Amino acid sequence: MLQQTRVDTVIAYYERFLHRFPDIQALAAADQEDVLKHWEGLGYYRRIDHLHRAAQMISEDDGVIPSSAEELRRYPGVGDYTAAAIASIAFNQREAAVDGNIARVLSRLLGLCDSVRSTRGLTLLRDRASQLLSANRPGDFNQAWMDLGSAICTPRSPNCPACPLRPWCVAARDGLATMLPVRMTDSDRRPTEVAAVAGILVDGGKMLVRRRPIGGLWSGLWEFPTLDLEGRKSAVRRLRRLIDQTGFSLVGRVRSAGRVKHQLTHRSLTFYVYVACVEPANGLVRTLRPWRWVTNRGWKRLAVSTAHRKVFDSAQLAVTAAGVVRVG
DNA sequence: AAGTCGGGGTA
DNA sequence: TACCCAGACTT
Repeated sequence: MLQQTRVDTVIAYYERFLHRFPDIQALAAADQEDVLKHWEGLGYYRRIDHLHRAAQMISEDDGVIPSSAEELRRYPGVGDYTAAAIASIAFNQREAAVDGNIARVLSRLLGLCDSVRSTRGLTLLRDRASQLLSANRPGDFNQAWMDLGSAICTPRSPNCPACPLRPWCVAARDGLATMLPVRMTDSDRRPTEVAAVAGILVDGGKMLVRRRPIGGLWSGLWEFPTLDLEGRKSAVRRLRRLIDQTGFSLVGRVRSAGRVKHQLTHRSLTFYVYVACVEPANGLVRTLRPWRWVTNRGWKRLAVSTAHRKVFDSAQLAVTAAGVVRVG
């Protein structure tokens, strides 16, 4: 959970997750969608699939979590940092765990010219961190450096006067603390604008949703049928075509239900939301599977991206008007 | 080595 | 707005 995610954000998820899945066996035996629902809103949804698979691997083995970084590293979702963090903190192994905080602290301490995201820079930092690592308390040592990074040696305005490492810090000595670490050139790329139509199709009081494939954006989450869009003009026409092509016929007219903006790291998304009542036409319904019809309450039980939560919230009134069953 | 994957906090 | 968060995986 902590990979690229702030501690404060994680805590509530962590508590709920461990209450529902108290040990490896419970997680391994759990249904994929049940597990995913407990990750909803955290982002980077591949992580939970990795964790789930790792739990199943361990459970099918002897059920014991390995204590060495080398063994831990073999599990899906466990990279160099996570393997070292688990080994040092949980099993007191001498492994330096270099996260984003420690990379920043060390790059300033050493006056590192390489980017902390480059292979060279990271290798250099890991070597240094290994040399500095405490022999007796590697876990506490790793965590102390992370805390130093998050509390004092912060990205924007480091509090150098309060820093216990100041006497040894190259960046503080040369007044470069705010200039380091050096940034990668591609980090200032603007996100691309993407427009899409989200169609909420209603039949018999239920809405049509489909599940996204494992891998890629919003891995395994449910959403309303969505179409990419260049300009807004063709939105309704494209949605009608989708309805036809999937074997439904439109009942009444397509109703606009607002516009939703959502920011991702690499994309700025705009959803134009429409609600339409449909009914099965003659022949087989060829919808983009896997799909499902859900009531209002059923929708709330699915694991859904924050973006499509917003889509639904935007369409609440129109959805109710279309006769979607409202329970609770 | 570069691209992709979320959502939110912060200055 | 821009940056970054207790990174990992694919191409």
